[in-house]
Amino acid sequence: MSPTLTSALEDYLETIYELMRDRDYARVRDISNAREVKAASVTPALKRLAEMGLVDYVQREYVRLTPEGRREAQRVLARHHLLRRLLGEILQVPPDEAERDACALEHSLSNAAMDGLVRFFEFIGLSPEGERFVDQFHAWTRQPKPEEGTLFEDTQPSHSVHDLAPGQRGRVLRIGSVGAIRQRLLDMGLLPNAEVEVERRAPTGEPIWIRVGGAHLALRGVEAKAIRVALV
Amino acid sequence: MSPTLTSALEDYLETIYELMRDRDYARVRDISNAREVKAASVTPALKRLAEMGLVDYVQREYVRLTPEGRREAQRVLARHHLLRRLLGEILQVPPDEAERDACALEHSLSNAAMDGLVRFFEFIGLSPEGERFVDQFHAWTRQPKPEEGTLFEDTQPSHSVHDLAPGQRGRVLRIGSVGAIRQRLLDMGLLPNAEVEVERRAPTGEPIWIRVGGAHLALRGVEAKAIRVALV
DNA sequence: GCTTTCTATTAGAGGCGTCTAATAGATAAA
DNA sequence: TTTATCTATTAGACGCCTCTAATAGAAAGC
Repeated sequence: MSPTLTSALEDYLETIYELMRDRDYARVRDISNAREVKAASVTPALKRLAEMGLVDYVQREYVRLTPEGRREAQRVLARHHLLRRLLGEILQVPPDEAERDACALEHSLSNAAMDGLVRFFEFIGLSPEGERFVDQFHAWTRQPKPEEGTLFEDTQPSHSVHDLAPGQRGRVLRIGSVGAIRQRLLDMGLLPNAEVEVERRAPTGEPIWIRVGGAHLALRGVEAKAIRVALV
Repeated sequence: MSPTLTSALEDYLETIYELMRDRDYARVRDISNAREVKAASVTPALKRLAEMGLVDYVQREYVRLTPEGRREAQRVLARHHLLRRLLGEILQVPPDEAERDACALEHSLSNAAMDGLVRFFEFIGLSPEGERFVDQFHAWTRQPKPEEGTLFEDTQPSHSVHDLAPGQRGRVLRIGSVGAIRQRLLDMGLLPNAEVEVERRAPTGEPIWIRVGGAHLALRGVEAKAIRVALV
C-alpha cells in the first residue's frame, strides 16, 4: 500500500519544487537546510515520495519531481500564495507572520475554500468596488477606535444583552466597550452580525448564559451590558 | 517536562468544552463519540491534558476543564468561529465543508491573523461599505463569467505576457481565457494584481518561464497569450 | 593512488496519536 | 448477593516524523 501524502510530505514536495528553480535537481543537503531538519530525516521522506510516484529519486545521486509531483507541489503552492495574499494584503498581517501562517494553513484548505479565495481576489482585482473596499477597510483599521462605538450610529433600535430574557435572540450591532472586555467578547465570536441567544440567567442576574454560533458563554454583567443587539 | 499542546489535544479541549455545556462534566464515552475515536485513545490524551493543568481529571469518575483549559478552548473556538464565518459567509463555501475546513485551520492561525479577521468582520458588520461590498461580491460571484474578460474593460494599456521580453515585469489585469487553462493559471497564483516577471524564453518561443510571487512557472504559448498585464 | 573530508544513508530511539485485545471497575438485573 | 453488562483503562502494536550516532560512498587534496 502506498503511503498517504501528509503535510510533512507536501512540505518536502514544495521545498524540492523551490530548489528545482535553480538547479534542475535537488540534493538532500539543500532540502534538509531549507526545511531545517537533519539530513537523516530527509531520506525516508524521499523514499515515501518515490514510492508514491511523486519524485524521481536515485539514492546518493539526485531527486527530481515527476510531473505528478510538480502538479502536487503547485497545488500546495497555489494555496500558499493565496493565503499569504489574504493575510498580508487584506488582513495586514506582518510579512513574516503571514508567511508562517500560510505555511501552516496551506495543507488543509479544501478546494471549495480555495475557489472562494480565488474568486475573492479576482473580484478585488477586477472590480472598482473591490479595490475601494480594501482601501476603506485599511483606512478604517488605521483610525483609532471610538471609545463607545459612536462611529456608526445605530440605525435601528438596539438593546443590551443585559436586558434580554432567556429565549430571546438578537443580532450583534456593536460592542460598546473597550480594552480587555471588548477583546474577550470579540475573541469569543461576538462580532457584528453574529447571532446571539440568551439561554438562561442566574437568579442574581449576574452570570448570563448565551449562545453565539456553536459556543456557549457565561457573561458577567458588565460584559452583557456592552453588547448591543437588534432583536430577531 | 510537561507535554506540548498539540492540535489533537486542542481538539480534545474543544470537545470537552462543548460537552460541558450540557452536563457539568464530560465522560470518556462522550468524548470518544464526539471525536470519532476509540475510548482507548481518549485516556492518554486526558492524562496529558491533566499534566498540563488544563483539565481536572479523576480516572473513571469525571473530567472538567480548569479555568486555563476553558480559556484555551475558547481561544481555539474563537478561531474556529471566525474561520467558519469567513469561509461560509464571505467565501460561500458550503456549510459542512466550511465546518471541516475551520476545524483543520483553527489550530494554526496566529494571533495577528486572528486580529486581522476580527477587524475584517467588525468592518463588514459596522460600516455600510462593508455590507455593500459583500453583497456585490456575492452578486458578482453568481453571474456567469464573461468568455473573454469583457466585463471590465481595461482602463490602461494591457499587454499579453506572450509579448514580453525576459526581465520585463507586469501586474496581472485579467486572464482572458476559460476552462482548464484559466483554472490552472488562477490556481498558480496568477490572480489580478499579482506581480509577474518573465525570466527566460526558449528559442522556439514556446515555453516561457515566469515568476509569480515565490513560484516559477513554465507557460505554454496559449497560456501566456491569455494573461493580460499592465507593464510595471 | 591513498587519505581526508564532505555528504548521504542506515540503525536505533522517542514522542504523538491512533488502533485492537485484554482487563478491571461500576452499575444494573436476577 | 451474585451475575451480567456496560464503561474505562492498560498493554502492546503500528505509522509518522523527528532525532543522534554510526557507517558507507563520493569527491577533493596530497
